[in-house]
Amino acid sequence: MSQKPSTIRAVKGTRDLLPPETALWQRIERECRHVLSAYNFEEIRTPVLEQTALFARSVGAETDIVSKEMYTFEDRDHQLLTLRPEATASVVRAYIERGLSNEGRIQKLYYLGPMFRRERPQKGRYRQFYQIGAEVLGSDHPLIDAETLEMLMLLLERLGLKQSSLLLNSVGCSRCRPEYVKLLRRELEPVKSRMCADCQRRIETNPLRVLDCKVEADQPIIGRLPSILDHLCPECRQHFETVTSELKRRGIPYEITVRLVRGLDYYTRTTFEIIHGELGAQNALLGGGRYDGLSEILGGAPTPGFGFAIGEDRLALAVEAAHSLEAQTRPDAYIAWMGESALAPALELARSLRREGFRVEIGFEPVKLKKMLGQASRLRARFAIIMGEEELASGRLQVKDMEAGQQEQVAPELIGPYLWERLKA
RNA sequence: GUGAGCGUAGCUCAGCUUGGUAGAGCGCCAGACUGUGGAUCUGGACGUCGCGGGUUCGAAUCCCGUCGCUCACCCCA
Repeated sequence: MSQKPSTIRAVKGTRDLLPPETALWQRIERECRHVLSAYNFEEIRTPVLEQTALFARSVGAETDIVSKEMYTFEDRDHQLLTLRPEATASVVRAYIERGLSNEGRIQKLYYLGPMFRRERPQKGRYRQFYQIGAEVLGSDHPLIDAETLEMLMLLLERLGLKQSSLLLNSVGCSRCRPEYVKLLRRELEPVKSRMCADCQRRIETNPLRVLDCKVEADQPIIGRLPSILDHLCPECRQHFETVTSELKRRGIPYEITVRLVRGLDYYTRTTFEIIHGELGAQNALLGGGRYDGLSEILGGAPTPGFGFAIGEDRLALAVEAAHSLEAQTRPDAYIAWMGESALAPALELARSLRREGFRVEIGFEPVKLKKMLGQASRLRARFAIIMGEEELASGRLQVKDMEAGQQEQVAPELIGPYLWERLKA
């Protein structure tokens, strides 16, 4: 009467990353770290768990992220904790808390790891998703914006993602944006009744979002709305002009997209997004911008900042679609042994090759050579090393090139150099 | 939170309209080939048809419910 226990599944919106996909992720992360370090970014690791107030204050209590997407729970000491929905707030918190401003230089920090948002999963959108991001803290110089965008374009180039487009906008600062929002409301009020239900709501809650509406019927109205770029204060306008002219100087193509309104309250001035086809509806590969007021919101000294976050899940989707990276891992050698007397020397050979850094596999069951070679073939091993009684007697092992199908006799102590010579090609 | 599509072998899927013994390809195992993989041929194993209920002599198939997955809306990375 034993009943089969029900199986436990991964939580909705979370998933296991398995080989060979993990190999692809490792390659992506390696490229990212390489490019980030070329621009002298250093890694920071912050907790996944933070006080809820951190996000409520930085991201904005009225945003979708905070109002309905956070994983929040009360700890046993009644503290409200949240699984981070993004990491910029944590980095700025650490910057303030650990006194990094006292080091008297611009801080360039990067991070990577899981974030959590309780959204309905779909292609490229998960409840546990991964971001690779970076922040530049301590300067509002527009060259930071331009140089960081330059770095991102280099990264995408190195990952073989040619057809990505950079969308660029400025959302102004705490001085000019409220003026523009007021103007927008004034313009929208008379035509409100002709707009979609969502927009009617947005006019009240967040008029900037109206610009991002995709309803066909609303487009004529949206097209006639004033552009924020025409209503920036002189400082913001100057900043934006420097960013765009620096991008031109670097030959980086971009599209000014006035409807690019980011969903986090802390953004000021430059905002951007890089989108990619092949990603489905969630086509934003990465996004970011400037947040000159965030430090103060979190109780720190005024500290301008600029940052971005790459959706690693989406990056992996795009790289996969582009077939630009080889994800397969394959053993350098498979050791096929025959007869109990060959097992000990075979294990010894495996050990020494592995100590030399080769990726080596060996089976433990005494099965037929045919089966061992079949296993080597299935693992896509580059070479099979055959050792049976004959080889042990003669002191010459058979090294078989699994692709060419040819084999040579090699003395055991020369196998390392033999493999090294052929694998580096 | 809303909507749509889909759950059948390890994988990809057919079968469902018109109810009647659960299928194919790939993969896996074995042999042909006792120390040489990939190719070919032959044979083999494998399913509570997501789950629960209903209709029926009989349900993978029709109906209801439920869970899950996927995509889209929304929003964002």
